[in-house]
Amino acid sequence: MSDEASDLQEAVARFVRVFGLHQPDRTPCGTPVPTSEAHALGELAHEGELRQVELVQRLRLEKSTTSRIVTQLVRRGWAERSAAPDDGRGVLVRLTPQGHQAAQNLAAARRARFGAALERIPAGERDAVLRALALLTEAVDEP
Amino acid sequence: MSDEASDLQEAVARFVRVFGLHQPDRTPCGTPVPTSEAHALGELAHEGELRQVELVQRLRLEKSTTSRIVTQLVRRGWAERSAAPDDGRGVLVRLTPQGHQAAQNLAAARRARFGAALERIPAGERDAVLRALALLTEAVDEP
DNA sequence: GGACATGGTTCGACCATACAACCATCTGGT
DNA sequence: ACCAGATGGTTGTATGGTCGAACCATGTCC
Repeated sequence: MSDEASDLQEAVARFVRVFGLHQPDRTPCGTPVPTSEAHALGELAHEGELRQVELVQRLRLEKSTTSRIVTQLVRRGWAERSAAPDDGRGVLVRLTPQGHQAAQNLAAARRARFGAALERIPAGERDAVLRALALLTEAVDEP
Repeated sequence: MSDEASDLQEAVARFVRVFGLHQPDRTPCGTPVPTSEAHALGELAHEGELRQVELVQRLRLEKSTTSRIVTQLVRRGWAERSAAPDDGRGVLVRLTPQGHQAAQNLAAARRARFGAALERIPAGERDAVLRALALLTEAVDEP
């Protein structure tokens, strides 16, 4: 009595636990940075600077939550807020040099963890795993 | 400059956000049950009853956290604690009839969400996605 | 210019986790 | 039989996390 939906649900649940996605105060890759800040840092490092509202959309969080995260980043000296040039309401968030450094450290830690995981996956399967994950993300995304 | 480890990391990050794994007080499938309780409920429903220490291992949480979760379940009338028959220290956690009912409701919600997702995945790929997820979980598991 | 939408901040309520201290019980060695 | 150490649980403390509502400023559209 195990349809595919149940199997998928169970697989996701196991992944979440095994990968340690529970811990809010530590990235699954071991760095002592809160996960939400790590997500934001990743996006900012990718783009250099971002409107706060852009961050809201990418992180899929409420604007209140995003505001608080940005405040944390600023407090750490990793980001700066400035007025958006084209919209008096908006806020532009930009990474500081230390922020870029922190992002690089995080990226290195991630690469270490995921690199090790990849090595435990048969080389021929790696592409398939990546594609499958993307496919699943797409499918699970709500309209 | 995009190695596979980075791609994988990004894919996981996107999945986490898109699937809404952030929300602690709501299951990603829409039911108003805290996610940690949902995990515990799932394991208990699967086994009927479980030693609390078993739950610790399956959920990959600290014993203190697990203890609190069980207390919540008890408070909701979904589980009962009793002394373990073979070990004076141990606690046996058993689902009540209402607990089983709650577990079934959760399972139905999950099935709805994951079933819909599966339908958006080409039929020929579904097995591959499941296998890939299992493979990834295995690979990401720390020794 | 007034109604409504959009971008942000702050506040309150709730949930999640770990670690340490503490207690009870079990186990193994002497 | 006894004591030391391991194991199972509970409670307290400190962090971190998310949302939704209330409130303000600025933009937009008619």
